[in-house]
Amino acid sequence: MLDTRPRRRAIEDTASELFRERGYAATSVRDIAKALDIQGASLYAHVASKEDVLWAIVDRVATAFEAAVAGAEAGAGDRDPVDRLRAFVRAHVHVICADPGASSVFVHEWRHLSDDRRAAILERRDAYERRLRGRIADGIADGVFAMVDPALAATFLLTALNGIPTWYRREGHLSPDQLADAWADLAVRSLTEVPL
Amino acid sequence: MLDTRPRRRAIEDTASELFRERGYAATSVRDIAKALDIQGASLYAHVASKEDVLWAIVDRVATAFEAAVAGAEAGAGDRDPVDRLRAFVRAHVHVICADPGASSVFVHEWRHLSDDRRAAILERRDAYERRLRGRIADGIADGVFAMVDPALAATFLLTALNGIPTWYRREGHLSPDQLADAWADLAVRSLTEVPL
DNA sequence: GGGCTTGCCTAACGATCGTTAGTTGGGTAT
DNA sequence: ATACCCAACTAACGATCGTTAGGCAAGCCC
Repeated sequence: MLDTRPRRRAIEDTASELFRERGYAATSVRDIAKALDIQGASLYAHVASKEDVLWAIVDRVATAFEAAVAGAEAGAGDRDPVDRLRAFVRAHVHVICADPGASSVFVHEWRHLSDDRRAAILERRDAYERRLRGRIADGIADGVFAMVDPALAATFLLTALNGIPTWYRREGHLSPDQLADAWADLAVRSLTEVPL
Repeated sequence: MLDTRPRRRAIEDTASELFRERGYAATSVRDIAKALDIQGASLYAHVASKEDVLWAIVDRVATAFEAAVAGAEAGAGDRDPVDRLRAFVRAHVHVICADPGASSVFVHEWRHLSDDRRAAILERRDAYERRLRGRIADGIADGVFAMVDPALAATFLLTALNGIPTWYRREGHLSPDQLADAWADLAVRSLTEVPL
């Protein structure tokens, strides 16, 4: 079967998988090229630099996260805080499952970006975290969530979410929907006070 | 003030911090040496190889985790499942907080170990995860935890725990005890069924 | 005081790194 | 048929990698 992806995208996908397995610094340009059955130098007909490939991956995943939760909030914005948090978590998990390799790179390899790009990504991550913090604060104000520090709880949930790409495999027996449901259940319960 | 640590341990501590910040592959032997104000080649009077330093760190942290939860289980073994899970989580968090740099290396850099060492570490991680799974299964059998898949729940908790060293800083305003309490609360609640 | 150990030094090794330059062959458009 | 472009090639660059070899000065043991 013939690969209809633009060459540039095939390079990014191959690089994602290698960056996830070995890390950005431990993956050479020649490694990426070899996986595509071409010479290392031939890559430079398609990309400006190794860091450019990293940036393309990180930027694409960041945009996917932003779009996914924006869509989730648009779809559940009028519902109660529990449903809105569930929608947030489910959207996040589905982005990860759609491309675990790229998501892993987004989570772990952004420190190898240039200063400007790293700063830009950190700012977008912060905005994302603030958004989640808002959903948690809503639930607390509403009385359905326990009195936790929203910042700490958001860190807990993001930590539990961001770790997924390090172990999730698409070939496994766990479907994206099952995983999204399970994580949403665990997330909501972790914030829900259990009465005595 | 004079550094009373054996030179070898000072090297490992410095390497831990650099490995955490930049990753193992992106940290050169000369980087480690420069942080200690000596020449790169001088390190080899104290260590056999770069990978040896990585192994020393990873092995030490693995042992610390094993010892900590063994101690926790010895201290709470006769209590109810909720207390035992709390003790497990708290012990884990305290090991991380005692040395976040080394813990981060343990979590993220083990793939750069040689084949034998990597296999050995993965086996110890598996045993650790099975232990946690047992605590969860106990609580389910006891009726205090919701009917979740123990394997999936253990993965959730370990994901939430293993992500801590990537953001926790000892200089921050969050004490190890506060963090351990918060994570134990969130962990227990995430497994506790909320009645309708 | 002679010998040993410790802790560092300088110099250099072969390998590999990211990247540039110049070229070639096959497909497409004119 | 001619001109062009695209995707790949080979060859090489300077830098940096982990590591080895050999030496030198200070402190301790007998």
